[in-house]
Amino acid sequence: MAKNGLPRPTGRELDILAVLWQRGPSTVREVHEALGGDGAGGYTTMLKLMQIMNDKGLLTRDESARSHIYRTAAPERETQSGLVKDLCERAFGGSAEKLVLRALSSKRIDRKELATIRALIDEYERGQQS
Amino acid sequence: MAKNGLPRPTGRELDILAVLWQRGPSTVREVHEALGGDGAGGYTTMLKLMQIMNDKGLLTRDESARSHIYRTAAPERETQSGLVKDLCERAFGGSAEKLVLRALSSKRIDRKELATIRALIDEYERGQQS
DNA sequence: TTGTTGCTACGAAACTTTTCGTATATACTG
DNA sequence: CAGTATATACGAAAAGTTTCGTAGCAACAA
Repeated sequence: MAKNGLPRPTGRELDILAVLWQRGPSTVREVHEALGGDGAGGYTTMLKLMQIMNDKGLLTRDESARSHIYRTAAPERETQSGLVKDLCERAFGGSAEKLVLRALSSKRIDRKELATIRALIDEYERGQQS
Repeated sequence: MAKNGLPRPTGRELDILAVLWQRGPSTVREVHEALGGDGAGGYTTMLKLMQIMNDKGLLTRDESARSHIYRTAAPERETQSGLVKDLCERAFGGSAEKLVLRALSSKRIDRKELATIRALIDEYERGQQS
């Protein structure tokens, strides 16, 4: 099981990843707009950040057009799992249970979501009859 | 509902908070040892960090003895909730459901933990009949 | 007293992350 | 073609985080 050598995204980098997850492959300008234009930093700031992410391997880009098109290098799921695992280790002593507990109580969750989560747990219980 | 003005702890600061959560009020030396002695940075590094956290309001300290005794300024639960909420906003578009889903699948969770989580959900469903 | 140990305080170096200014190139408009 | 708008690239400043060296002070043993 080859673990993924990609570094964890920094704060600003995560903002950019979030935009790409939502919009799909995008240009720097599109990401910049999506983050609120100049309110969230100048255009060249965004450009630089995305270039750095490209260097780090967090993003890839298609340079065939004049405006390069960036996309995430790793699937959303994978990056999110990494982040959750990190937080779990560092702030919850490795206990996913405690983390879930906090997640459930830190935000109002509607019935539909609860049902989804419950279904997931059912699936999990069936999935690992240890 | 006065929101807590405390800043989010940085990476290293979180390490220290984790020790204090586990050990309770401690001296710098105790925290230093708990983090693996010099393996995790020199003693004065730890001291400086905890002084900064004290300045920021993340920790308070009792200076009556020669070795100051530090304790967390906010309850563990509160800080953890803040961190989870942050991650939820930034990496999951605000959906706690998705976060929980990732937490459940990113780590193996045993039956007992699942039962606890399920019980929590039951409680939640009762708790907010909206 | 004198030396040793262990503590805090403080300043600054070392690193990381974020931000921006400027140079340069390419397309488009008139 | 000249002028404008929009790209990328790049260097470096600015800001934030982490690390360490050194100084000074208090406790204590010889």
